[in-house]
Amino acid sequence: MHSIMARNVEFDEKLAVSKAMDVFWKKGYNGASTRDLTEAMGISNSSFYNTLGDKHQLFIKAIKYYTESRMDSATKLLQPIKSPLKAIEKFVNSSVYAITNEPNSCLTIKTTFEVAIGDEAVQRIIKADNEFTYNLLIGLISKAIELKEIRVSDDAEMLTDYIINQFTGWHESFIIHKDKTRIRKMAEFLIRQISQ
Amino acid sequence: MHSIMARNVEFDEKLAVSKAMDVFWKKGYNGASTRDLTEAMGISNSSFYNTLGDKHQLFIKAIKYYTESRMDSATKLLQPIKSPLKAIEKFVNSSVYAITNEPNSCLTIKTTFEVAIGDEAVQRIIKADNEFTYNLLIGLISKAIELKEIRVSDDAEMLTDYIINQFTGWHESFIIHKDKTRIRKMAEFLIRQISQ
DNA sequence: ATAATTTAGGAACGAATGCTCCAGATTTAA
DNA sequence: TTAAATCTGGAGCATTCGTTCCTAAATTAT
Repeated sequence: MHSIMARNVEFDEKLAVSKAMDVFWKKGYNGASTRDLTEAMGISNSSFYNTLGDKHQLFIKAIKYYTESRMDSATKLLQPIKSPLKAIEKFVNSSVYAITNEPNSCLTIKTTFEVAIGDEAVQRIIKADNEFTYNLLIGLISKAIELKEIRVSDDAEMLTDYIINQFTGWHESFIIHKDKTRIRKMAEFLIRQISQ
Repeated sequence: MHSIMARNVEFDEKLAVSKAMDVFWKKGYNGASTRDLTEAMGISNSSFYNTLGDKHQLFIKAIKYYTESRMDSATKLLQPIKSPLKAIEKFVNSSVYAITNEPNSCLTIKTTFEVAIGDEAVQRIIKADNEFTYNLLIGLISKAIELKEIRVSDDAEMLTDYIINQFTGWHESFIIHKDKTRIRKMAEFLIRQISQ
């Protein structure tokens, strides 16, 4: 088709998306303007619309980037399993650390409450993220029940759900009270309740 | 100062604020425009700025209205205490019902994640709401511990916090999965864990 | 260099944003 | 009825919104 070739791209899309993610993370979807976004990404308006699509598509890319990053680190975090219960504990503690130390609260939670109800595409991504964590955790819990490290007679599915849904409340608590020990105490209680 | 008096108002501010609240509830703070709001309230632009202030002040009034309404119904709900544990159970179940049946998820939670981090006035109101529920619940829990209806040896403060923070996660779960039984199972588990 | 191709800069679009202002309608007390 | 005081409809303010478009610069193979 073309005998003479020209400039074959490369601006770093991954980097740009991650910069955009920071803006959405801080200001929310509706609170972030396209000017905020292009400024943070360091690209011009035309480059933005040529390469990333539009605001909504960029947001999709941003939360995908966010969830994929989390999946990576969660997978790494839970790799070396001595005892499944210890792994669960580690997971809970790392969540507590993130909640009480990161400047913004979890982007997927923020997004869930801001736009997920009316935005199917967003909802699918968040659901997938949720199910990834679920699948990661249910393996550990099943094994922990098997090994009688966990005392509960209840089904593993429910227990997995139960643990995952703690984190959201802890995020809210930390926004309101900014009190680390409150979160830690709840986490300790959770582990104690679960443990044999 | 004025010997001849004129028209002394009345338009129904409470009603107007409650209409505005519905808009904020559905669209969020940043997602709601002043035209959305005046249209829903059925008042003109000038009436809006003369009587309600501006968008932010209206939002403050709206979430105040929301939290005050909830305080009323929570107080009524927890009035007839046969056993404190039963009262707690009732409170949890009514929360589950609200989560799984109302069209929008809790306005204070949405607001917490959308704007509370950067808005002190909003944060104060949400914190007050949270502490109201806290004070309502800790009385019941203390009494339940006293009467040995609750098995836990832990302090009542932590346990109150723990219970309150369940609801946020359940809201998120319901947005993502729209599965009532999932929420009910977690609620049942919570009660079972607490009960003697 | 030349031509092909893709980037980026920046002006500017129409629409929507939060908000103001004023003329006129409405209600009050005298 | 009259005049003072208050309320309201609606035009319209400046700004920002998301988005488009055109031109010029940059990079490539020939």
